[in-house]
Amino acid sequence: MRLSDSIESFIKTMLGEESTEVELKRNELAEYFGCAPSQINYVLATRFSPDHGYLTESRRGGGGYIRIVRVVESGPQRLMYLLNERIGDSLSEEECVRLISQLKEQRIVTADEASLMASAVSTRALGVPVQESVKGALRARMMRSMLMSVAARNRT
Amino acid sequence: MRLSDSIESFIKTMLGEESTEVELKRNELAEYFGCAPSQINYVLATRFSPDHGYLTESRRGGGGYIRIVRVVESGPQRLMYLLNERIGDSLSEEECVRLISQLKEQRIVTADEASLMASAVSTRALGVPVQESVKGALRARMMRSMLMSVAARNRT
DNA sequence: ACTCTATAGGTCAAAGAAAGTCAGAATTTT
DNA sequence: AAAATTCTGACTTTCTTTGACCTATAGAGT
Repeated sequence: MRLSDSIESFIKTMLGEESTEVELKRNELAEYFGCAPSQINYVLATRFSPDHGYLTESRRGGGGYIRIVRVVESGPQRLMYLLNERIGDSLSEEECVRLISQLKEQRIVTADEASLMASAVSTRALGVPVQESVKGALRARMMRSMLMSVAARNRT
Repeated sequence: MRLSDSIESFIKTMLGEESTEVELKRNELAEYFGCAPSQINYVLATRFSPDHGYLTESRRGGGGYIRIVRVVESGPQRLMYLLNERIGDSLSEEECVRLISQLKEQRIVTADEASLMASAVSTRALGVPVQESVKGALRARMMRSMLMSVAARNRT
């Protein structure tokens, strides 16, 4: 297993199901895993970004720390944020996958729905001869369209 | 016997009857067969493509892997028909809507999933400046991709 | 207050690890 | 012999890990 993955799951275990916030010491964690301290930053950047549903803040110097906060938004709030702010004119496949798996983790869509969405924006699906910029625009539009469909649910 | 055939059956043996998913290391497999690593890609492309009923995903870099998922073999008849015969190179929005509502009526997908699929292939989503013929191709690919995702459900 | 210093975290580029691509050579089929 | 298929190798891209250097903060000493 990758070091980054171990660190990721270690942090997620620290967070657990209930607590929404965890504070850690970069150097201690690095020491614990026997790796370079900057490795921790790499993990934060690639697995605890806002797109992944986390915010991080930190402090340097004596008594420094890194705090990781899991974003807890209601489904509708999250959808509005994605529709109005996060999705712009273009999205890469990776961005879509990240956003979709976020929706799944926050139980806004089911696992089946998530993989349906992911397969719609996949390279496989978009494998037609058009410019990459057009594909980016297409993904953004598809995501918006699909999220609107999700948002329109259970309006009785 | 051809090398490609050996590799193919080796992988199929790994998959076995029960498991529908297998993960492997490209370099290790190539080493085992004493061939160039890219040979593995050739086998995947010619024998484990979506048309053959398989999905593959992979990751590069340290700790990289290739995962192969078998999707087809006993899924609902309807799904097989759609994947292999009904969906060609191009679909109109109306055709998509019709197919999707049939899937819903046959309880192959839920109502929520159906509207998700419909919104993905909608005019709203495809409102980018490309030729109509390209949109048709796109819809066909998207439908095929999404149906593969449906077909890949409840395995392992 | 002001400066110094020890303590922590941040950045970035480069090295390492593994998979992807593609043109062309080799082989098999027709 | 021509066409199709299979294989290889050089080059590319992506992801991970490390290390050297940079910056911020708290606290001690003046």
